[in-house]
Amino acid sequence: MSWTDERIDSLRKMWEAGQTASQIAEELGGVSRNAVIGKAHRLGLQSRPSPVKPNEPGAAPAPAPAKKAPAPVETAPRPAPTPAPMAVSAAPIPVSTDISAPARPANEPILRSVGPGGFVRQSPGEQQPPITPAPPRRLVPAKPSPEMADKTSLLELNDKICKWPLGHPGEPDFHFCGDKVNPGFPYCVEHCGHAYQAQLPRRDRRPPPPLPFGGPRVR
DNA sequence: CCCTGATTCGC
DNA sequence: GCGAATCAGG
Repeated sequence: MSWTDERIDSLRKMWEAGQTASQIAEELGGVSRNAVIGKAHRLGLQSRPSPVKPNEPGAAPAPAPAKKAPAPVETAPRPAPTPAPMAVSAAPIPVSTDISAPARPANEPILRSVGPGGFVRQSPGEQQPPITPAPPRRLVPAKPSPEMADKTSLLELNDKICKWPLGHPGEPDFHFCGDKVNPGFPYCVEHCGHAYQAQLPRRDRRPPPPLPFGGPRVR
C-alpha cells in the first residue's frame, strides 16, 4: 500500500480527530500502526498526548540507557500538546417513550425501596437522566454542529432504531441510520438486506471499493 | 500481558 | 519516504 493523497488525508483527519494510531491503521487497511505513526510524524502532525513523553529538560541526570543509538539529547521545543478537548455533548435528548411519567400529585410521598447493598431504588416515574455517561475513550469528540442536527449519534442508539453506521468513525458526519428497525434485528429492513447475506463475512471488514475484480463474487 | 506514541535506522 | 524494530510509560 502506498500513501495516496486520499489516504494521507484520511490519516490527517483521523489523527487530528484523536483516533489512535492502531485505529487509523485498521481503518485505512494495509498499513501497520507503526506506519501510521511514522507517516504522521513525517507529515509533521502534532503529536498528541503521548503516554511516554513528559520530558523536562531542566533535570536530566537520568542515565537513559540507550542501547542502540546514543541519541544526542535533543530538547526541541515541542509545541504545547493539544489537550484534545473532549466535547461532552450536553444533549437534551428527548427520550420520547410511552413511559411518560405521569405527573405525580405533589403531596404523594415518593416510594423508594432499598436494594441489597444499600442502594436506593428509584421509583418508576422518578428516573432522572441528567447524567450523561462518559463516552468511551477513543470516541471522536462530539461536534455539536448544525450539520449533526438530524444525524443519529452513538448516544441516541436504542433497540428500536437502525444501528447501521453511515460514514466512518472519526469523520465529522459519522452517524447511524436511525430508521425504525426490522423487528428482532439491529437494523432497519433495508440495512438488514446488507447485513445478512447468504454467508456472513469472514474476517474481513471492507471488501467493496478496492476490488476491481478478483475478489469473492460481489453482486 | 495489553495498550499507547516516539524514535531509530536499514532499506 | 517508508515502516519494522525497538523503546518506554500507562
